[in-house]
Amino acid sequence: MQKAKLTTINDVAARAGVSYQTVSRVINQHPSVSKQALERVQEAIQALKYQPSNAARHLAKQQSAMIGVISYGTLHYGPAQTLASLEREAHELSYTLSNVNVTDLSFAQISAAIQTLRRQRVDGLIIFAPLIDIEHTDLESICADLPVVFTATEPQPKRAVTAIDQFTGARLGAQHLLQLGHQHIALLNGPLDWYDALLRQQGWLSALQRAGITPAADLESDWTAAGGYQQISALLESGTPFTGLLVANDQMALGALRALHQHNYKLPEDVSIVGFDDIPESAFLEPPLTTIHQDFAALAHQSLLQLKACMEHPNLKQHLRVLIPELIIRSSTTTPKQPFRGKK
Amino acid sequence: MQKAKLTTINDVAARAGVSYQTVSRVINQHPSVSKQALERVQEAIQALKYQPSNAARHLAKQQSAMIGVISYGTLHYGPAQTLASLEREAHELSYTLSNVNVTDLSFAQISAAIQTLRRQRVDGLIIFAPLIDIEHTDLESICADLPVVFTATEPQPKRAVTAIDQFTGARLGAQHLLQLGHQHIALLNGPLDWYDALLRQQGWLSALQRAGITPAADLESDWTAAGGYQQISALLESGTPFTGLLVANDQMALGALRALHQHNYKLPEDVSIVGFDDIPESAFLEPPLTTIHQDFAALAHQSLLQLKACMEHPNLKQHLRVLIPELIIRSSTTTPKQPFRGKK
DNA sequence: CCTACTGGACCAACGACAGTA
DNA sequence: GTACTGTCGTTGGTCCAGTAG
Repeated sequence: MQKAKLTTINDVAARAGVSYQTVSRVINQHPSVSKQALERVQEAIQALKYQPSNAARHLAKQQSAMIGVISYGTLHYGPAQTLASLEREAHELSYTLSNVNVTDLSFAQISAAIQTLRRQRVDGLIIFAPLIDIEHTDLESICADLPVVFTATEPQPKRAVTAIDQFTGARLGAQHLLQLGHQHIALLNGPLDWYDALLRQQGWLSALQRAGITPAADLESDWTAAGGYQQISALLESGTPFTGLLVANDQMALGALRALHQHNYKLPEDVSIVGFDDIPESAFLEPPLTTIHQDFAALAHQSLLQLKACMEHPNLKQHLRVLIPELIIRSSTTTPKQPFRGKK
Repeated sequence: MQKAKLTTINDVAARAGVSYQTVSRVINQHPSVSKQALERVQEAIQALKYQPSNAARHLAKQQSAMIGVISYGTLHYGPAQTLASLEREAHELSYTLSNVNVTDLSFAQISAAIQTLRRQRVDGLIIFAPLIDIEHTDLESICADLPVVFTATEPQPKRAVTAIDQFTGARLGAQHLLQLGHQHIALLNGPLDWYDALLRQQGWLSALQRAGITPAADLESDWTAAGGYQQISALLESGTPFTGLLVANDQMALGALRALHQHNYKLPEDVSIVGFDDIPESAFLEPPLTTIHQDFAALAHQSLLQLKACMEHPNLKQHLRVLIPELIIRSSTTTPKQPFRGKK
């Protein structure tokens, strides 16, 4: 395959009748270029449609202007949303994003992803995946001397971490149900290898315990509507009594809604449901879903801010930055029909 | 900021006691390396955690092993799904994906995106965005001598294009409603600057015309549940009679469902709805949605296959490759209550 | 004349320094 | 001395001779 020769800095220099250094100066907006030379070079760049090679430039400058991202589950709403925001913001800071999506959370995959990104000489790294099974020491050994921001994972010693406070989010949801007078509250959670899921479980449990109430059920599913449908169908058929349900994302809530409708439950009278994420569709479900809103764009923004700080001041002590989610009340929650011992 | 010096091929060579050329051979799996040297080099690579620099390698080899993608609307299900598949597949072929997301379809944005990718010296380009307002000649002038595959856009002369046949998809949906005996069929479409939306409109219209039926309504919205809700609410309030509704994606169908429920329509008895995309949630809506399934993973696969062909045989004549979508019948469609002149 | 290895040129840019006016 | 401009050395690799066994 014969590649057509691309135009280089030398071609531009030849056409403009200057040395290629002058062209380099123009590209990098160095002040010491005469107006005359500037114009001629710019004309030549236009005419030849010259684009400087990032590879060469980065080799010489020893930095790539690339940010690496390790992502997980990007087909789910939250990760997809965050990633998209990340890309937009990185672009605005004239960084290029290089995304590697891992399909499981094994050390093998994570470390392979980091190696891929190291070969690309990314200037910084955002690990947007829970690292539940990975030892800190192992991680440190592959991330060493690389500015890293962690997201959606447990606090890392000496490392920057950004997160939406899932514990508080789940607590808000549970408290809302408690305040309405619910006594039998179940949780339908996502897979517990997501750190976010773990925290939601703890937040829910904490709220219930503080109210002196025992959990009605603690279920785990796979974030999908199908999984939610299946779990709630099973719960209903088991005869376990519950009037309140906290669901760890809106897709599963949608499945739960379907299961309840199929069993002829009236909503929200028979069962109150609180979702999680506030996907754009949640206001249009039957009934419109009360849910916990998460600001994924803000999460992306914070992550990038922290990464910038890490890159510019490598020795600065980094800390945990936490965003607080918000309860959005719609129509899927109400007071239970028969409060055993409620406010009303 | 003092960058820690990264280990290079020379460091490895020094440690292994060979020339740096030999190290290069090991990395590239060149056969002419003695077993002894091989082992020593591999040991050194391990010990120093050496990762070859892609930038340097690509500069020397004159190819980047990168594929550029220009994407549009990646927060929507279809594009997101396709992009994720693309990334996975590219990774398997050991290509790196570089994605630039455009927020509108202006020539300015598209050409800026292409320039960004040219600077990265991508080996090939997948344009995954409709190019409705862009002249072929303009496009050719920026894409010249670059292997390109187009997706979700109109056929390009002499260029490779992959697509899911939206015309057929919409026709399938409309025909399904016609076969059930519907006489008043409306369309709720996405924005017409998406080429896919345009084709769906044509497919729907074609099916209706062939059956000698005039469209009940031809609405346009923004792919969101909110938009669908708003449009169908307005339609209902306008008093326009219709018993069948084809919706150009499932999110808008969800909004339509909500509007119909709110107006106390019984589904599917009063109105039959066909969606588009077959999102994972569509089986769990009320009622479970009949919809047109699209295989986005296959689309990504085909696109990459064609791009590979373009890159390997630049002079090969390229053609259009079309995938056929599939009607998935669930419970949101049935025979109309009062068929004016139907089969039954 | 292979097989294994080495030195030099080269890729496309940047940075330091020297040279010119 | 100041305002430009050009030469040379570097970056981290690959590729193409050439060379010794």
